[in-house]
Amino acid sequence: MSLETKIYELRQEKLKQIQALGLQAYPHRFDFTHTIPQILAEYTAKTTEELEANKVNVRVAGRLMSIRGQGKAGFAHLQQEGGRLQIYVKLDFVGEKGFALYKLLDLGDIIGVKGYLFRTRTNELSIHVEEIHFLAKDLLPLPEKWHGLQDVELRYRQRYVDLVMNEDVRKVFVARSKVVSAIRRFLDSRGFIEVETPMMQPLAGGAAARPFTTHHNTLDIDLYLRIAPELYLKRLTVGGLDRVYEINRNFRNEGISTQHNPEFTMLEFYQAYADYRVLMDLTEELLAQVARDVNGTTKTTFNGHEIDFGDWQRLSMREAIIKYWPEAAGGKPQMSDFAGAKAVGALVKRLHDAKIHNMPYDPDEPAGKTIAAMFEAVAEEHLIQPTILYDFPVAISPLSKNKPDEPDWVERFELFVGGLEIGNAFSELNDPEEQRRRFEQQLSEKERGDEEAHAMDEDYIRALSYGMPPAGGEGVGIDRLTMLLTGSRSIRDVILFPLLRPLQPGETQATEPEEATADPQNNK
RNA sequence: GAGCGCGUAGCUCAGUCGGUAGAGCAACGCACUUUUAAUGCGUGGGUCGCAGGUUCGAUUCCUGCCGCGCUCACCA
Repeated sequence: MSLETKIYELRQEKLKQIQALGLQAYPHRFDFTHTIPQILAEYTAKTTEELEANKVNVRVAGRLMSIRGQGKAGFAHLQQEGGRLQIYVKLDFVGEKGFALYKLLDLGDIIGVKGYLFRTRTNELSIHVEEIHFLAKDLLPLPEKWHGLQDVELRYRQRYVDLVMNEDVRKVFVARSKVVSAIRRFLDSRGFIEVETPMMQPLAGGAAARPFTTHHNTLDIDLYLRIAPELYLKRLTVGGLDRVYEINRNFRNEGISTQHNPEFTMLEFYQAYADYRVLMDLTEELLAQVARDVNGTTKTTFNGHEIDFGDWQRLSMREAIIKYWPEAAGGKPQMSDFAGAKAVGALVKRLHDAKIHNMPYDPDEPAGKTIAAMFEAVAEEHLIQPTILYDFPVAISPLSKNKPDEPDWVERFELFVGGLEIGNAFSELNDPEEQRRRFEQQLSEKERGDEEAHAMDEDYIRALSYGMPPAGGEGVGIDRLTMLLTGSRSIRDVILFPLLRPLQPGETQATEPEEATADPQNNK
């Protein structure tokens, strides 16, 4: 019998003894007067004398995180909502039955207490307990109290234990919630409405990525989990919803890394009658405000860098390549060096001759693709401070509007912060004829073997044919933004249940007897 | 998908240049009515990730597999 099983059975036995005291094993309710954080906030500053002068009666619930027995008395710490408060349980005050219950409690049990606040000899704010209410038993042992749960795999697989043991983890997810609510507040106040568009789509459009496939039985059709909500949100601007946003999951059937989870959360928003310049201003305001709402400051530390969301630089893609052009590759390029496949090929050759960068090159690909790859090879890693990188090649931007004076370039920008790409925005292409040509271009890319090239979406072109107002649209990766604002180096640290390979049967830590398998059809 | 690393008690970690393993916390028992990583005395707990190979003998060496992490590739 494993230790874990032994403890499980011992504690079940204690649960029976608790019932023998006439108490419910799993009571339904406990009414409290304060949360523990409320008590800490309100009474931490109060002195012993103040607490004695005005007796503060409280009812508090929480999980037992430490127990120190003293024979006929004892101290313990209750944890709730990220706060810890000491309780003092004395036989004289809680009575024989109450103390018998106290002795049957284990680390991890959930209890409620009634009592009054006081300060101990060592001046720790505590509850002098008059009643103990048993609320739920922890049948499995918690991790060690001093080091907590360190094992990364266990932390992700059993996030519930991680959250109990590691206060910082709790803080990250509270911050994540604030990120989302701050975004909603900001956009709502500017007249945006939140909408929900299909997660299951007959065509997976709006981004370049491989989708997950699923099947609807009644209609007998294959569907794709969306890789982006983009094309649906833009249909809404055709319909006259001028300012819309959606915060929800996208699914991409691609690799897992510290920056990628197959399902991730994206804010996408569209503003009619605006172009990408308007969105640049809006983005700077939005992200500075979100940072303030989450952390109280626009500054954050990520990967050893101090980053200020209140201080943005704007660089065009070509400017960025020029700015960060490596010395080993000779003198900096001129703007004219990006015009045409021949000139771009010459730049690539200079990089290759310098042997310092991983710069993929296929002369058959459009020059725009090569320039984008050059940006990634030369400049991207340097974009630590918040940067709006603007003006992208049309070849990699099938949904963006051309620059009026440079048809090979589009009005598009991406957001780079801390070396992460956290957003993508553009003046939306709303010319259905041009959109059709772009899709056709994508189709030929697909035929050349690009699995992630866009599919033709006839209904989307039909929607544009009814007239879509000029609009700017943007996507912001919520997970990565949260990483930056919480200093988390892995995306798994900002996703409560990141995708992991499931354990094989028998590898689980479960010690309970097998439960009868419920009929899945009758299981809500 | 590739390279590198890790997997020892419930948890955090030692260790074995090949002779089947230890500590702290947790657990169990006793004592203790202001402790706080409570304390004191005592007790129990491990197929050393899985499967093969080499060997008289493998947790240790080798191979394969599984899981996780990091880096790279793809991407947001």
